[in-house]
Amino acid sequence: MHNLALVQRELFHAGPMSRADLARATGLTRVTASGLVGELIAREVVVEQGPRARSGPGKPGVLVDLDREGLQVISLDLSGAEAYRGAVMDLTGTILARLEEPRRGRETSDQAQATVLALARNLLALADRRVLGVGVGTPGVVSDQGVVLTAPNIGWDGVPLRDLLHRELSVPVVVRNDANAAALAEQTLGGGDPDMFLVRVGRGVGGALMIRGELVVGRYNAAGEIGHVPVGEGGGPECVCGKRGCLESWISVPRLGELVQEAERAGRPIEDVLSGAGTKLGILLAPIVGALNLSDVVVAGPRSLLEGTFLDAAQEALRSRILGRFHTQVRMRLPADSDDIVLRGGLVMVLESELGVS
Amino acid sequence: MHNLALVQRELFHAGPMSRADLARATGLTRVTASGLVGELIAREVVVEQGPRARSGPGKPGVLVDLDREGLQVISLDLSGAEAYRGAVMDLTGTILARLEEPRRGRETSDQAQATVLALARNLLALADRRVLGVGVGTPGVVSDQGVVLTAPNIGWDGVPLRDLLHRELSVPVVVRNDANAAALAEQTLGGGDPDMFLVRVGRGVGGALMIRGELVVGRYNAAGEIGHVPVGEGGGPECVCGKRGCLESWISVPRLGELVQEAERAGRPIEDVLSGAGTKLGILLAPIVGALNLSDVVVAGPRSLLEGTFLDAAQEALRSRILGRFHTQVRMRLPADSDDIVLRGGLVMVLESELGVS
DNA sequence: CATGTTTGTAAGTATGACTTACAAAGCGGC
DNA sequence: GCCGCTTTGTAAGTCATACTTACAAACATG
Repeated sequence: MHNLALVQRELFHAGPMSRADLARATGLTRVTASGLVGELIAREVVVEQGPRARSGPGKPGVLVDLDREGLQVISLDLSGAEAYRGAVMDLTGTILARLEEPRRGRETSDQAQATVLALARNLLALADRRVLGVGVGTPGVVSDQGVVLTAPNIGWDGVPLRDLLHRELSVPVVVRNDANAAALAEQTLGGGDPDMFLVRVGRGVGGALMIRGELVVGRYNAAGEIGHVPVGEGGGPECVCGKRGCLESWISVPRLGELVQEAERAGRPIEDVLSGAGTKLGILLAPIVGALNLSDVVVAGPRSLLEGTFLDAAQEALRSRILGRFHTQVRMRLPADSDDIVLRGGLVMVLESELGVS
Repeated sequence: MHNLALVQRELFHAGPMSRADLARATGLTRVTASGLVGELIAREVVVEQGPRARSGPGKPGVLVDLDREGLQVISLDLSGAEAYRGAVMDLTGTILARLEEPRRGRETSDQAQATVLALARNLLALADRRVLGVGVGTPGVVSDQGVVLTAPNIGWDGVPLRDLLHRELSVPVVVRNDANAAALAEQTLGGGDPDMFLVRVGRGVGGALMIRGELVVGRYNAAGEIGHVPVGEGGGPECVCGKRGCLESWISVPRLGELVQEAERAGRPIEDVLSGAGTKLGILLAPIVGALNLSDVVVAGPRSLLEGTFLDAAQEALRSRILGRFHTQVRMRLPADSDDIVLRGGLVMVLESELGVS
């Protein structure tokens, strides 16, 4: 069981190879690897791709690989302000179909659940291959049982979303916080460092932390929630949460929009605004990056706002606070591929839970 | 192999029990548990303690337990300013013998190594039972291979301490940073939360982080090193590292001593000083505790300085910055047992590496 | 075309845990 | 005091998984 996952993981990351290659890569014997591949072929997860182009001496091997185009995954991103979005994807990450369900203002919790369920159902109907599972990235705090403990934006409070969808759809379902989904996507598909912090800048500000390739969930499933931690010693604009100077009150997209508009009206350079906001992010991140000795910080959000001035200022503020006697280096960057990062995270979630790929 | 460690872990934490109890506690069958116990008895790690006082119906079981007093561990604490300290301990954590080697001012790296080796040798000679291994807590940054990458206080730079001691002493050796050792002690012997941050306030300020019961080491083995992260937006006293307002420049023991003396001379209340310093710590910890969603923060250091005002102020500053929409609670506290916390950490390190106990 | 290399699988072995079965040792009710 | 019931610890056999050994098939090279 454990070694089946090992083989799947190796295939996922290294691509098509022969059974003998697989044995060398995993450290198993050729016999064992061959047996495991047989089992996976029987499960219709792995397929043979014909003989390898002959290269050296010896019998050419038969390439095997995950059935990347013969298996599909449904992915949902519930973090959008205007709509719930979803897609049918194959294991390559290619989006084969998209659907959206607009969010009606002032939906009840039950209405939102029904809308999400309908979206998932419609996507499932669009899938034309075997569906491995459904991966959902939602705003809010999610338990490891897939219960949305609290999601103010959607009006959810203790909604057992995973069990609900699983009961209605009869396929495996994984539910996680949207920032966690994004971090998984960046880690597994984007080649992030095994130790990584990802900041998601949107209507709100959230984050996700990966250590040694695994998500950190925290004591109350709220790890990564840095939006409402005040920057520095205090002071600053009042935040919706009642405190002053929370990170979110400095760098959320709506807030940055306001500040940019103000600057434009007053004829001041926009760079000053973006640079100031980036600095706030760097200040807040410094203790985290220092305490965890991180080397990779990803900032996911609107590229037009974040790329350049904002990110440079954040990185400068962070580095100047971290640099010290330890040969520590840290880079701040945008995601390798920021399009549909939460949807791709949903794919990774299913791969992780169904195939043990991570 | 894996289940042997499982049995040892269960015995360590739950104490003497019968083979049948062990089976129920571990989820293994009685047959398997019995076989594993037999193996451990053959290895002279576990001993029978005679029949249990008859309680209910049925044949009374025979109690088995780790041979807590028949196995010993050597522990070294190299973090002292005036001396290297060491002890012979049994598995209960009882200190059976102590030794110290004074630090001569301006030792060379080689001299320090020789002193530490001699200390370990002398302790080993004092042990009168089988020695499981040597656990060393040292200041500085330590690789997972037991190489002290950099320890300015001792003048070490890339010293392969583990291999050195292992070669000379012929017993298993584990080397870790002193704060990490303290965190392991608190976690395993003091009943800390599986997610925990420990701050060590001494001549310098260090820290250690445990997530899901495991130490976080970070990308460059420097996780926990928060002493030289500036508090807040900057400003404050100049630090030895060249930056301004580093945590260490606010709350190190020497610095607190200075501040207290100043206050006494000026006739100001000492509480103000301690409260201000505690607040700095709370401010720095807020992003860390928020991002990791921690619920347990331990502050290890001189009780007379930290207990009361300092800790209360730190906790107040931390809580006021963290509190939010998530049902998150966090407590700051002193260690359950602050005496010899690094030495007890050395014991845990050996237990972890030799018996898989954690 | 003989030789050496590499692949994939068949057959047997070793390990570790599981299920089933049973003797030994206690308690309680009669 | 004895019979039935419960619990403990172990013996014997089964099952799953990976390993070692051995071999036929397919290819490159001289």
